[in-house]
Amino acid sequence: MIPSPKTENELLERAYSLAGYSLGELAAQHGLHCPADLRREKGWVGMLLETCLGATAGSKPEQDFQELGIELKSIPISHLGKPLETTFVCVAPLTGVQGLTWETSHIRNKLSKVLWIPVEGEREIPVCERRVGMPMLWQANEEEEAQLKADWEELMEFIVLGKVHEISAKHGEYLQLRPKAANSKVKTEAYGAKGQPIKTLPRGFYLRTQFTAKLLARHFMLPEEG
DNA sequence: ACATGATCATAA
DNA sequence: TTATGATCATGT
Repeated sequence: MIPSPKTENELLERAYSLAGYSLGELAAQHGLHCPADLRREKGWVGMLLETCLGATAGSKPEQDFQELGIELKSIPISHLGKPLETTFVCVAPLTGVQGLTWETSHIRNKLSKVLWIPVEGEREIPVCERRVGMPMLWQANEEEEAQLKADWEELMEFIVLGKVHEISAKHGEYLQLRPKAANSKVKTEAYGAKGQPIKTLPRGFYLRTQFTAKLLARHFMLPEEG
């Protein structure tokens, strides 16, 4: 077991040391089996990187490195360095949202500082051969913070008004709300339009690929279109 | 081609 | 049941 990093620099150095290795090599270093595909182990890459970096595995609703105030996220990228998938951030609160603000929200805490680790994600590359890229420690700049806050407020308004059923993934420019459950039959508590308790599909906040693409471009000086 | 809605594994 | 880790796979 890798001990948890005590400082930000220790975490960063460890993260940088992973760049260039394949997932198969990293898995072998930790005695882990590399799956042929991710259909039945969608979180495998993320879990592997947690192991490599000494994150305390678990399902606590906290940042991965709480003492450092840093959240770890793997991000699958194309050969051009663009994100191939949206990024799940956290489950959306559907009850007890009175008085909740962006500043005090769970999602903002998670996104306050993120260590992004790009990983080759093209499906034609066998999982074991996919390589880890250079990590990026990110904090939202003013513009990004404002964009996320605006989207969050738009989405939360549906929840507060009991209009969860009117939300679709099409809302929100950079942050979207989508199902987050084992399957579409799962139900959780929420509010109806008249304030009455209802049961609905659990939702999660996701960062659109357009947003994460901008982050990567800003950091790695990749060309942006438009 | 790509985003949306659906889904998979696991721990507490 | 809720949280964590996400990607799959179909419809548009």
